[in-house]
Amino acid sequence: MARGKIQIKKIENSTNRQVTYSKRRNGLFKKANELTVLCDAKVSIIMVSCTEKLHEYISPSVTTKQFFDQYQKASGIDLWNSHYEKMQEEMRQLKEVNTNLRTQIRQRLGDCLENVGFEELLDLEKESQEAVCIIRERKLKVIGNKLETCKKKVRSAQDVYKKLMHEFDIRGEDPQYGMIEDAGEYGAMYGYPPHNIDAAPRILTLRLQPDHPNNLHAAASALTTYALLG
Amino acid sequence: MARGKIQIKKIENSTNRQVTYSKRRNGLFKKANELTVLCDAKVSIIMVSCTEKLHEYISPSVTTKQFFDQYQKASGIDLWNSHYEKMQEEMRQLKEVNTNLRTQIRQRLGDCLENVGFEELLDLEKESQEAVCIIRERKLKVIGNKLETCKKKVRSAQDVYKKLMHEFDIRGEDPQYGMIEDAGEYGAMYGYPPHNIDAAPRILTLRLQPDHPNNLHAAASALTTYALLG
DNA sequence: AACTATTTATAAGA
DNA sequence: TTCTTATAAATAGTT
Repeated sequence: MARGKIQIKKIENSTNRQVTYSKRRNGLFKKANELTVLCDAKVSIIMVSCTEKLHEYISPSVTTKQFFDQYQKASGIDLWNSHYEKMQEEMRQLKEVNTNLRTQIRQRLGDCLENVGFEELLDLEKESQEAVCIIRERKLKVIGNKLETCKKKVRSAQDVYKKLMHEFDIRGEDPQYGMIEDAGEYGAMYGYPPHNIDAAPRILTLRLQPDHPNNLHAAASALTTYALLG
Repeated sequence: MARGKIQIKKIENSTNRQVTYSKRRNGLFKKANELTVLCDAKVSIIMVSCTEKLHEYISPSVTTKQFFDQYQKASGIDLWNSHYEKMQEEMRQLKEVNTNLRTQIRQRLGDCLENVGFEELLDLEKESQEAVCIIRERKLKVIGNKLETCKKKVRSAQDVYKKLMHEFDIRGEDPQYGMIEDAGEYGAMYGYPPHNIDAAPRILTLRLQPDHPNNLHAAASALTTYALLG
């Protein structure tokens, strides 16, 4: 198209052919890009030279994969689509189920009750009330377990205490442990003899770790530590 | 490229854009074909217009499928598999979310509380109890609404009754309507004068539709129908 | 890769 | 849409 017209037929000189391929490829891609911009279109060009080199133009904002999908949909040729669509359908259903489950939870929390029928409302109330009872029972059971664990810890703490007392008796008096007698008096004063597992640890804690926050957990763990050390 | 230079940017006039798309598409395909012939290359062009129409150029002697295969081989990217795996991952996540939601619901129903921590248990109890309250309130509101509707129906039934009584008084006695006096006695006997909207419909129903199931809804609807016919 | 004569593509108008 | 045509752009052949 310049310096002489050419016939549109294969260029026999391989160097010329290569050069022309390169030039025209660029021209083609440039045109494709102009088309993309001017007309808001999407273009995919894939070309393979006679030396089997592959070159590609693809409009910004799309992927070759999308072209593949679109082409298959339009052409009706399909290897993968049936599977793909099945997956998409499955996914759609999963999402739907998901939404329903979320709605159910919201309703069980007392939200979105406007569109719930009367019968359903009665069921919901019944179920929820039953659930509250079960949850409450479970809570009590857990509390019971915690209590049991605490008791065990306290008991082991008491053992430590007794051992210490025993050691003390054997060793005779030591000014460092001068407060033990007082502790014993506390116990007696409040009607909590050493075998009373519920209140004893408070006293032990006061004595062994006077600066520690005086709650049940702290007491138990402090005592456990002590027992391990002993 | 003629009759004036243009800027390469989206053509806003949609008709012009369409025309340009068509012209330049032909130009592009022509160039592609020349390239194919001149350089013994293989070219695939797929384009999608902004109106989602698909056009394709493909060098003779190849298929689009071959292009995609070749493209995938050359690029080393398995377009299908990567996409497929992404979908599977998404699906897996959806299923997981789903399972979690189901677990949540079961826990809210009082099932599967074994592995729920103590704090969570307390929250659960609180939420459930609140939900029960909200649901109960909603129930009461729905009942209230139903009651209101019933009252209206009953009132209209009473109007029918009164009109019938009036007609009866005017026409004088007719053996077919011989039970009306009895009905009046029933009403008096149970302390339900005709203006008592809550109990009157039962009696009316007994009288007008002796074989009908004697519930509030049936009574109201039967009477409504009657009122429409009258 | 750069140049440039010439062909080709195409924007605007009919 | 298609045709026309003045003009812009592409490019074949050359350096």
